[in-house]
Amino acid sequence: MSTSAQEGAASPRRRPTIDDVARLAGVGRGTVSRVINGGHNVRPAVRDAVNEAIDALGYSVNQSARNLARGHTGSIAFVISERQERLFEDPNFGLFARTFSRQLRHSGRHLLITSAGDEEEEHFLGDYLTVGHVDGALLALTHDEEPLLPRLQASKLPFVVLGKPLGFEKALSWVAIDDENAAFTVASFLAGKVEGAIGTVTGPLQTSSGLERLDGFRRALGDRYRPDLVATGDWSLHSGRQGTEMLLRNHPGLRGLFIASDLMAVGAIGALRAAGRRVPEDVAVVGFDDSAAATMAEPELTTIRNPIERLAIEALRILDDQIAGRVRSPVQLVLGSELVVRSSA
Amino acid sequence: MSTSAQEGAASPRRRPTIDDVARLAGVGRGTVSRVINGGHNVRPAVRDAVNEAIDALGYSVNQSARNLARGHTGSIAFVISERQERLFEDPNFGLFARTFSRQLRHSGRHLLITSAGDEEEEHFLGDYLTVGHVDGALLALTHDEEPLLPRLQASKLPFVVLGKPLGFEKALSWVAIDDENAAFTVASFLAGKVEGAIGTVTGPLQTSSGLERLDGFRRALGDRYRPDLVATGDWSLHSGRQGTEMLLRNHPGLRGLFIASDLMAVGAIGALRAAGRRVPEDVAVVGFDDSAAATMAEPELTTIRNPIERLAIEALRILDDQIAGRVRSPVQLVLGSELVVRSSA
DNA sequence: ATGAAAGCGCTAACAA
DNA sequence: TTGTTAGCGCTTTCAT
Repeated sequence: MSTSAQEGAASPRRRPTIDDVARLAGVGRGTVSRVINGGHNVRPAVRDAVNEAIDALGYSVNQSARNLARGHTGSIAFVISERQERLFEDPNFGLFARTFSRQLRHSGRHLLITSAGDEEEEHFLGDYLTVGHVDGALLALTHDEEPLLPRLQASKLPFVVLGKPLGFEKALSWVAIDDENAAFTVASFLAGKVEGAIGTVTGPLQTSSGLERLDGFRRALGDRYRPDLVATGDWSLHSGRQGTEMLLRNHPGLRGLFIASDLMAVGAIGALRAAGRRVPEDVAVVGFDDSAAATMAEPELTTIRNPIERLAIEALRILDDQIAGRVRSPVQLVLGSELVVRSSA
Repeated sequence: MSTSAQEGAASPRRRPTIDDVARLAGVGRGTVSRVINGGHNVRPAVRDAVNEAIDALGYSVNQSARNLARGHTGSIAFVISERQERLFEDPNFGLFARTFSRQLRHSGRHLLITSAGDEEEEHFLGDYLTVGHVDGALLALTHDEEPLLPRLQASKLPFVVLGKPLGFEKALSWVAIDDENAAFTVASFLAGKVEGAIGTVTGPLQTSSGLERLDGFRRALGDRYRPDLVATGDWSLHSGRQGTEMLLRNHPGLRGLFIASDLMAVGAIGALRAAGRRVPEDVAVVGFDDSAAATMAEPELTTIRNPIERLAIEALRILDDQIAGRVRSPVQLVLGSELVVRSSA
């Protein structure tokens, strides 16, 4: 390989270029380009010669040069704007990431996962995205205050938001589940199961999901809804435990619990058990998400299953429409979820 | 399609280039370049004029062009070669990612997280990495069979492995904790606490960590070590539960348990409780990792805390040495861990 | 089917 | 301090 030094052709330890290949194969530069891009309209014999030269030189394309010439990069960013700790905690992120990767691979593109832990990082990330590193972005946002959104909106980078972006519902493209309806469904199921008081531990109330799941719960309970049986959580297992402890303190006679996420539900069950309550005999519990936690819990959780993969696929489709310029105006899509009945309620 | 001809200044809908800025500001192209790269050696007045033109045009640099001209990209990849599900499960990944991001930001560089779920994706990822998208890579590997390693080794991409790469210990640069010693420490602590039989649920035995933690356990127990009190796990909560159930079936009189990860320890405690054992009164339990699970468990886990952040920082330092060409030969680094005593043992 | 040549937008060396 | 110029390595017409 590096023997090439001596030869009249290549230079010391420089990465071989398309010209080196062309020279070695005795063809023009354009022909090499054709070969590495599918090999169409190239005589088989010539193609083989070129490929030989490529192997001999250990040539691989310079992506920067290709990007520059083509005007795009073939990479899509999956942006997780998550405050610190919880970066890798949300079970849906993994599924989103996997689905995106798989879909993109079909078209020879790559997924880049990026995250922003704080304001400064978010700004830095904005630079990255708007400067042409990627052709488009998929955004998973988790807090309301989103400096990234206006920033990206001002840039011309195509992007789609995962989840309803509060305050930007009309202006941006996004895909989301119908949180309100799903919560209504599972809470109704719970209300039909138990007679007594039913409480809830919500998600963060500054998020669209947190808010709407509470709305759905309230609608399902109707006049059985009691504001004093609402505890606010933050999706974490810990907050599920704490919220439940509080509820239990205030209302020892509690009979049912709608917990806005499975992870929090695991915490809730822990609190229930510590307080000597049996699930579901004394207190019935339902969760939300059908994440891995749902089947690891004891008893297994009755919960809501979301169409994450379909959401991912649709988001990508919308993004590609934007990238290709097929659509100019924002597109929104809401998908329904399904009830999964197990043994916790 | 350079319709740019018409207007004296800007053109229809093309992204403005450095030339547009130069023209509008009435300076040379080089001056604009200087301004956007720190503004050194440029008269303040001129700098302001250029910045004004930049704002007026909404100019931002074309990263591909810059990469091509500079010969590097300013991006580092964090490669998580994780088989499917567990992608976002390992609590350390988040901390690694955050630490890398933060460190890189100090030097104006970006972290790209990429993952490979299966063989095909791993190959595809190899393309990505070796083709000049990034200046270097940090690899978190989780299985032994690693086609990526030889592939990257053959390319000239600088990279550092997180964790000891079995079979490549001498050939590659890597950083890792001293699993054997750490396991010895915590298992010794456990052995000093309880009198009776002590068992273990290990990690996967094809991984260096799984293996060495078992070695450390064995060394700590000495002749109290019993091969029939060893269950093999796979780091998952579920496997911790299963392994413990098995151990309990075979040896109801079990008094202590060394569980090779906190997450598995949570499963183990669940199994113990289901079997009517109290922790630590009946069975003392120690974990490993000091992850979030350690303090969420009831009782809180006595465990081992690993210097993840230092590991990350050192890995990056080694990588940068390689990128800069300051070192040519592989570098290895092993860091010690510390015992954290809580209430599970 | 193939070679030649014109960019893609930027950096950096070189003059001035 | 500043403008000019020569690449960076590839894709893509445009002839042939």
